[in-house]
Amino acid sequence: MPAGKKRTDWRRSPCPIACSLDIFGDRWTLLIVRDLMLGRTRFRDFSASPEGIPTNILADRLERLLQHNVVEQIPAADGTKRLAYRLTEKGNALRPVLKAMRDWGLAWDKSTRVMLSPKSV
Amino acid sequence: MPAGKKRTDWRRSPCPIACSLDIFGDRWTLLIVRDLMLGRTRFRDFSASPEGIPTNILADRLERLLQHNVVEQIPAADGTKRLAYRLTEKGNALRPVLKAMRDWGLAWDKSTRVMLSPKSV
DNA sequence: ATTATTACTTGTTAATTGCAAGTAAATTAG
DNA sequence: CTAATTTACTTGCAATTAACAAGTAATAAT
Repeated sequence: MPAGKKRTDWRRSPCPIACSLDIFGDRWTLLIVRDLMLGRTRFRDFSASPEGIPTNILADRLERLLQHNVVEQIPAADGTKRLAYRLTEKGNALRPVLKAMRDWGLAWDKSTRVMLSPKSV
Repeated sequence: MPAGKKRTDWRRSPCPIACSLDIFGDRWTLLIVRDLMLGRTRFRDFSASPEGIPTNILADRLERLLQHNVVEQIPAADGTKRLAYRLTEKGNALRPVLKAMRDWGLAWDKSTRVMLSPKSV
């Protein structure tokens, strides 16, 4: 199977948690969503995040998020012909998930800290 | 590196979300946590869940959850010498994360449905 | 026109996953 | 008590996925 073309037409169970995990159950996807919530919009922005996501994984995850209508492409804000990404309504609805995870991390891992900008996750 | 002994002494960033994902950022771990929240306590219970987690993955994830103090072992309730698992306070604190994920799944994937028991996630 | 940046893709190696089978200890059946 | 069964894993292995490095085509800047 070609890279980034993982099948999404099959589910392990009707459980909403299991189905959610089939979309973003990995170590990278929600970091991209986090970045989008922080106002980052472009490939290079996600690539520049401190966790250092490999570019092939980033491309793969963006494709998956597009296919699941969690993100969409828009013209870049700088007037160039390049594209940017933004969260759809479905993607924005992940905010409580990210918030709960952030709260849990902050509460139970004292070495973590928020390093967040305006739109606060 | 031996199975189940993934290094946990290093973090990608101080972000609480990234650190949370280093613990449960995969397709299976939160399903075990879900099962624990539903009152399931033993290896065979997790193994019997509809998603069908492979036993080697299950053993690996339980070990990881133990090391991160998300779950702990207790004597089995049936009086035998076998062990069971239960969530620690830290593990129980994941309830809002699971709830947010369940709500999101239910809201945006119409083919999902809750199939939950008493303690409702 | 030349150089640099962007947004990826490709190749290669390392690690992880999933399936099947195996195992040792504990429990149950006879 | 002995034998069969169940439990809670472990092991082997093929297949998938991840990580790192390098490459590339299309803009964009100088």
